[in-house]
Amino acid sequence: MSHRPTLADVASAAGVSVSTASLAFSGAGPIADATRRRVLDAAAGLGYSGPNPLGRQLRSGRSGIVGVVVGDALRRSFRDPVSVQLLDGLVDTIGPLGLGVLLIPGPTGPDEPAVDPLVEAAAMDVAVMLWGGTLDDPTLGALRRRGIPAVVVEGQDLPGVVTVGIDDRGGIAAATRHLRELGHERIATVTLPFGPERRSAVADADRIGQITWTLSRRRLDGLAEAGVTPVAVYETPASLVEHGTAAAHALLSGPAENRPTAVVAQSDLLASGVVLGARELGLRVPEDVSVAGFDGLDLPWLAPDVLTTVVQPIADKGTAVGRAIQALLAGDTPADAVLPVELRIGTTTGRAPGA
Amino acid sequence: MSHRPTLADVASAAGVSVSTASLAFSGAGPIADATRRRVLDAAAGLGYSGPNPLGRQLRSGRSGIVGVVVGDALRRSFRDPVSVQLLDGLVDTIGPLGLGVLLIPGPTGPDEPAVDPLVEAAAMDVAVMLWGGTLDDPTLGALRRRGIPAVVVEGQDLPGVVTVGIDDRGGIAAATRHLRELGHERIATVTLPFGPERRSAVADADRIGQITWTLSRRRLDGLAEAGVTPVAVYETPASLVEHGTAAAHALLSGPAENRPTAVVAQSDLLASGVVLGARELGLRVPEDVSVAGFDGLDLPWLAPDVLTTVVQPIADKGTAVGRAIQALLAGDTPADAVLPVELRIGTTTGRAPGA
DNA sequence: TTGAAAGCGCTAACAG
DNA sequence: CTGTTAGCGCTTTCAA
Repeated sequence: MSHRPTLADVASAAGVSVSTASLAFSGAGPIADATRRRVLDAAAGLGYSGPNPLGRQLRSGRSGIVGVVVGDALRRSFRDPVSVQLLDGLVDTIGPLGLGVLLIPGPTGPDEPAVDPLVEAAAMDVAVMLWGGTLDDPTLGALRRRGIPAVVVEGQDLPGVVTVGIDDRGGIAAATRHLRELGHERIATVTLPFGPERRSAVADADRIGQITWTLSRRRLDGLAEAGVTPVAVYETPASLVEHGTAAAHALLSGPAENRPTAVVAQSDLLASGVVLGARELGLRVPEDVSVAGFDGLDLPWLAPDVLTTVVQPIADKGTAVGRAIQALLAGDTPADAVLPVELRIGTTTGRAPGA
Repeated sequence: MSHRPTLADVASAAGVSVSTASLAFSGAGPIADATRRRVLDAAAGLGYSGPNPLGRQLRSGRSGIVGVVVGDALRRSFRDPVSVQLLDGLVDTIGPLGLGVLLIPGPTGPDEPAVDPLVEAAAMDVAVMLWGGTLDDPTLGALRRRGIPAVVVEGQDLPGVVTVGIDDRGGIAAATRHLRELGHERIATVTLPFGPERRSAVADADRIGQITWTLSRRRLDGLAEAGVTPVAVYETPASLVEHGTAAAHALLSGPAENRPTAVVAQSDLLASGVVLGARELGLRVPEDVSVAGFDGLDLPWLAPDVLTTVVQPIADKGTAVGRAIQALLAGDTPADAVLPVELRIGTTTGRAPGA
């Protein structure tokens, strides 16, 4: 027997039946202490390290795997701290449930295959889509075909899948109201990508109508909820500091008379880029321009400044996803969750100049 | 048949045998076009979405899963960009091989269980340990017991496992030589954690002798290789900007006469924190103090400055790990890899003051 | 408390 | 080119 020992080998070495040996490992049934010890000893002697998960999985029909489809914010070097933190939290949450996270790349470009092979063929009990999911999403289609239940995070509210999200609109509305109370009248906004085609430019009304990623849409709508029509909407290709800086240069280079006095960015990374860009232009934050963000990240490079931002409960999001997964595995239909956010006022917003 | 259809159902619906139906999906054998179509049609009619991976896995003895044990640099909110980028690259590299990445939390604290249950029980064909692995590592022990081959990244060179790393020592030595050529005599260094017990303080000789994480040790040794004895060694609890800032305050607060004129940090995040901290102290970089890092990250918040740093080939590292995995799965014993690094001179190093 | 037997869904010889 | 047969390693009735 040069091969790796199986439960049958252990059983025969211990002089018991396979079913008894199984019990010795699983503990799922009555077994005499002496017998168990005998089995375990035999296992140790043979170098048997426990039941082969493959056999167990086939038998139970469960893989113990949660497939996590990471949106392209993660794909690009996992540079989105929110997704990364959520992923981390998710790993922690489902670990105790005996589940593991399988990373699945989301769709990247228009040229690549729409669905990763893992979505089609990997063993998983549930799938989580991080920041994604439109109605016609081929990934969602493939999962449905396979009968794998899905949890969508920060996506569209779709029929047949569980959604976990936050109050994007209300959060931006709160930040916007804060700025209005400070006397700001000319407020610009810097957004996350509108869709898979990514641009770095001021968007006109036409272009704004083309937003397909509902996250960006919801956050944009927050301004309207607060009664503000932004003087400019700057669309970025990704939530990165440098794109915020580029936005600042585009939005804040003009003369003071019609320059925005405040900028609401849809992410903290973008917002911190706006702050840095404003400073490069010789503007003081918040004396000349106020900047607010969204996420609630630690941004040590702005120190001693603290960004005014909408803090989202990333840990709670992970917990909510974990709960949804657990419910789905139990055969229940968990309710969608919309978690509250909170405005944290830092040092990057202040009274409008001249107000 | 309210249950999910199996290959047997499809076969009988198509009027063929199971093995023929299997061939229709796998393409691993001769099959008549018409037959295949018939099978596929039957499958479509039944809503069969392809062979159940669990059955296939048990049969083939392969799970198609690469377990990636993420060191605690990743665990803490995945905040180490290098590990995150490597993980991303790894996903890309092994995807085409039909493999998926299972995330496995590494050991966290001294109180927690030393080995994650997934290491003991999850199905995987190979394991990768990201930045970890000491001789007595319980994770490595569990893997060996299970007969799962392992690739260790940035760890110790252990017998029986494949190691992929970079020329840490040579990289730091190159950066140090660069500083010496600029006339620097008093060079301090800011290190990664020494071991699981994390401190934020200047380390004395005694403490330096206690370094258990060989990565930090190798990088520290780079200074000696360049013939430099650092005037101070500052040990940080994690590779984060704020700890670099703290180090700067500790190292650079004194009078100019015996203040270090250059700081070599073992990571870019630390280095950028040192730059920010130096500026907070009213020091100009590089006029008053030069700063060099390690990694080669994009640091947009230092713009327009560019950090002088040792660039490590993260993508190549991912490729090397992928190759090692492939070899291990083929039953070969791949060679250890030590990848070269390259000094990139930016704007944060300059002539020593008065030199 | 233990054992015998069935079968999870699939693939790979092998025979036809 | 297609069908028959035999497991992969395990858990779980059900009987003893």
